[in-house]
Amino acid sequence: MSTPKPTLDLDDRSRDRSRTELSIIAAARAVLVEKGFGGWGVNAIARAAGCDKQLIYRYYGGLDGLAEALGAELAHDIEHALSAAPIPQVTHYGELVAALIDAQLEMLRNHPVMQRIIAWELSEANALTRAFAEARSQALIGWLARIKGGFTPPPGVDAPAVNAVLIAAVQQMVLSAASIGAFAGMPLASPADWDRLRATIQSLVSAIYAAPDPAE
Amino acid sequence: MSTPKPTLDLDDRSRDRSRTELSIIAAARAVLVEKGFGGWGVNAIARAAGCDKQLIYRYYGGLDGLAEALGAELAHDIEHALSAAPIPQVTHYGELVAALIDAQLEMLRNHPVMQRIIAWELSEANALTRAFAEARSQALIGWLARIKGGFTPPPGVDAPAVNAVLIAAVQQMVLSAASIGAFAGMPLASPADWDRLRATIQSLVSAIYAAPDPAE
DNA sequence: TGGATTTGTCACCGATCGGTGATATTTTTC
DNA sequence: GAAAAATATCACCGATCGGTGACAAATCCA
Repeated sequence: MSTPKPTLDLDDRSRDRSRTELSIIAAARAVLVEKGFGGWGVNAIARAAGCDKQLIYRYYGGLDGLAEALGAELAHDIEHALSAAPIPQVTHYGELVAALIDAQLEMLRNHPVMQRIIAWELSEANALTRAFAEARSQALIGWLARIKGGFTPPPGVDAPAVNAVLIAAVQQMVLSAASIGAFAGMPLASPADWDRLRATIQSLVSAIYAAPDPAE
Repeated sequence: MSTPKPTLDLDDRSRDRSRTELSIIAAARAVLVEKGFGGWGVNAIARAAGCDKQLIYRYYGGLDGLAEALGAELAHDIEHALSAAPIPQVTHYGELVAALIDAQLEMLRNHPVMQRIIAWELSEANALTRAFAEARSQALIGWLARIKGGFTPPPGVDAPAVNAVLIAAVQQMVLSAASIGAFAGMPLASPADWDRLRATIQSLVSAIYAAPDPAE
């Protein structure tokens, strides 16, 4: 009768909401990296966080709210990673663009969560991916606004379009490297492979932003 | 007792295996386009094909076999679409590359199934995506081998890497256009947007493949 | 005609999913 | 101390998933 209910309180750690929230966010990142966005759900995240999925609903209002919180963190990640990148002394617009694209390449290569999110954005458009896209776009815009060193692109060149094309190439290359390890017969695994890609982008930037005819 | 079982044979069409196989393949394409690869499963495909999912297992051996069959069809699609593209008279290597990249852009823009499959490849690597990637790679290689018009790239340029970068940019742009409608602030919706992208790629190709110094 | 084969349908299984209400346990507040 | 609030866990729901065995019906073949 007086059975004291053998509730095993061995693992009973202190109850700390902020601690749990941190573990949930960390689990959200881990699940996204390891299982991809197809496996990004309340069950898997709660399992990885070691707590009940109910807490995800209580603290974040469900997957959408969790995505929003994660998106805010990622925006911070981007700013941190990009601001830590060394922007060398540049003497003209082309060198600035080359440095920026290089920073993007390195940031994306070292950020598997971002890779997963970009792949997610390319696959489906819903409330979650829109939240991510918004955070990512804002971080990029803020970073770009903070950079511009007073250089102007040479006339006759659609610089925004050129830069977008080069960034797109970088993005696609990093994503292909992560999933396939190559792109269009170009291997993307060893450091030498990445050096080759960097050199190629560098040569494209130099070619397009070089003064087409110095005597003109 | 002699109830003749009111089995409603109103919709009872003729039984034709090849017809059913065609409808299954068509449903596989439709489901992939409309629901994305996350919803690409036996239940959804059978529902779209108007038959029982058991037939998918019987005729194709499951999702893997169906993916293989679809991959073979897609390889044929690629060859057909690319061979139908007009390759204009070119006088040097750069023009050839520009024409090839343009053909790739148009092919991918008009092929939503291919867009979904590329996004799939970028998201996860499994038996299905590997079958698709194999078929796609083979079709591309065969097409490229059938093109080469005797031109050689100018020395000092890593042509395979440059071409890979440009193709990667095209691929990323088309995928972003399909899901977001823009990339890095560059809209990708109206025909004028696509003309702008084409012109940008054209200028990049011209800049990188132009003889750097004709007097040298 | 009648049996064998092919073609198609149905019912069911276990697993997992997102989501929710009820309840237990700890911490705070008075 | 006891009441109140916050934190965490559990059990359960309906829906969907991939997959399979049993069965109905049409077609083929002798």
